[in-house]
Amino acid sequence: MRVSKEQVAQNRKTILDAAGRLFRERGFEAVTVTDVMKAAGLTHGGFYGYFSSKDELIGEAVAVALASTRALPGDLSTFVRRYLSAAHRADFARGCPVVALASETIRQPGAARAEMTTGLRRQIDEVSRLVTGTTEADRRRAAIGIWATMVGAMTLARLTDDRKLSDEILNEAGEWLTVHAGSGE
Amino acid sequence: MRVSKEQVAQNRKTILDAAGRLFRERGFEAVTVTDVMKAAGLTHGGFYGYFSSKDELIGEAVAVALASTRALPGDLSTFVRRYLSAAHRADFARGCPVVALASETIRQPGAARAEMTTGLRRQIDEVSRLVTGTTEADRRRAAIGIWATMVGAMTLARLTDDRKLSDEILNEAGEWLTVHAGSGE
DNA sequence: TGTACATCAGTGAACGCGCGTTCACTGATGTAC
DNA sequence: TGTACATCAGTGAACGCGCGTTCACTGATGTAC
Repeated sequence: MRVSKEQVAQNRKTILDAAGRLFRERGFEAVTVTDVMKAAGLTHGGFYGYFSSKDELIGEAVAVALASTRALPGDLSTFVRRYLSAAHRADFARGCPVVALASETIRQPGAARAEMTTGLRRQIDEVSRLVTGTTEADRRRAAIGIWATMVGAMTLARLTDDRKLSDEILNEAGEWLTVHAGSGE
Repeated sequence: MRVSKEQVAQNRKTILDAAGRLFRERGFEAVTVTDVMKAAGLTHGGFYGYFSSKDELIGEAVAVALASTRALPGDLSTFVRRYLSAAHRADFARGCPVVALASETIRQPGAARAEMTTGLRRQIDEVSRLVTGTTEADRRRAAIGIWATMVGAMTLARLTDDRKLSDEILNEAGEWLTVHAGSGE
């Protein structure tokens, strides 16, 4: 059942997209090659026509997931509010890949970590454009601090099984950032 | 080969200790029951005399790992410096269980998440005692913000494969916290 | 305190099972004339 | 443009393998007298 070149290109995108969603939902190890191919509307046997291994898929899927996060809003407070929202907390599949996959990616072979590094650099640069500060170094420091706080707060909010505590973490971290952020130094 | 009651109690502790270290190093899924028992100097068959399942072990090991983290130092800056150190970044086995296991624990059955919640509450309380602030609410907010920043910064520092970027994240997040922290509001 | 027996912690082979990966096969697509 | 053949994307059965878990057995510990 050979398919057209266009269909092949489309299938590759569909596979990477499905993998990105499933990995964020369930983690790399819990998602099987069969799961990914089924989600893409194919059977597992065809997988190795697209990727040489599951690890290769993981690397590429991380890259795609990081690249497909929508552009940051123009102001910091909107970004913080949106990121630290209950909607984002619940939306693993389309949410921040760093929060969803960080502690698993650390043990992953090179490719996935390299992609995360690229994404991290980009994110620090983009956040630094949203903060005020006298010097470039001040803005970069603030961007690192703010981004670390956001990743940490969402991680903790998802970690706890207590809804009230989770809400409190998101709200208070957001408040705390709003008060401290943008001050650069 | 029956062993004494004292030996049984000791073995249980040894198993939980080994599990706590191995899980933090390699993650829950990558560590097998055989690995844990071997690290405790036993064979895998005996495992089910101590725990009814691997999931039960995970829950108890998380509790032990969280409880065995040493007491916070008396002042915030020492705590921040120690936590955001290169030594902690490298020491998965004895380091912070939250950073090592967060994104995996989120997908874990109830017990592990409940233990993490208990640990999180305790940590927020302890950090809030280290910060200055007019009201209790101010101190609690600062504690949440600071703890989120520390967890996030260590997560990002371990995530990247670029040593310089990793060092920068630890240092700048520490600086940023030192400037902002303790101000309560 | 000694002795005989019951208990049960630990051992290691064995069990299903599901995983990543391979492969012979199918049939639609692409190509040479 | 049509026709004949080569290509190769997709299928699904099958493969090793390692996992969590079970179980018959062993022999030291604990206990009753």
